[in-house]
Amino acid sequence: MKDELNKIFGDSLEPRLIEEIHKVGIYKRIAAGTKIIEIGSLVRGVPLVLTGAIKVMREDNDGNELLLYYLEDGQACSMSISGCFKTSKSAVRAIAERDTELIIIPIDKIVNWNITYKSWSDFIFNSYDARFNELLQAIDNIAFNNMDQRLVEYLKDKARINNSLFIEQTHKAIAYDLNSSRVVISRLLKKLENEGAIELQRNFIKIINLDFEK
DNA sequence: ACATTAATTGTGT
DNA sequence: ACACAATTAATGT
Repeated sequence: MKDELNKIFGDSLEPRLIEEIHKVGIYKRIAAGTKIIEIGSLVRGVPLVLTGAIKVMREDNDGNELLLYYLEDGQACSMSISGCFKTSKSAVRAIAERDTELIIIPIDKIVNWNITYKSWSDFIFNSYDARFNELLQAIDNIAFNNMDQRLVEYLKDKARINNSLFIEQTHKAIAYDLNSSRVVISRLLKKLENEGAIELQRNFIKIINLDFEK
């Protein structure tokens, strides 16, 4: 456990702080597909991702979902950070994309450590910055890219996150993540298959080559 | 092994 | 976007 912390955060956090994280952090193991936090629910701490990946998404008034970004190992959720400083309700939903190990830092420590540990405030600031940039990327993607490009990005992300060229996902589920319709996704996927970029089978997609530039 | 059903995917309008 | 066809997987008999 402590070795794991050192391996993942050893470069960015000072030893004394790691010691303390080890002491007060609550270790959790979460199975893929499990909901971690719901929109509107109370933020009770800042989760640090040790291994695995978490999918963060937003929902509109009609219940349409939209994938924002993934949290990977060594990262912290900025939503929960802001939750500790200001409002305590989550504006996003988070679901474990893979089996995930994380450690939750209790809410009262966050602010304290900011004063006590330089490396902690750096870490928090960097996390915030990284998440912000990911959000900008997501916005660019939605605003300026067509659905076919968004789909390619989605497949690439998915492959990277899961470390596999095989994506187990129905067209319907993809459409949900991209806030599109199943038919559109099916057609675009078919087109990609015809272009030789992917291979389609029921319930999963095999990626051949998505790195073509148009 | 076969029939039935449900879910997923494909296609035309 | 909608409707329907085709295909595949799951389940019961």
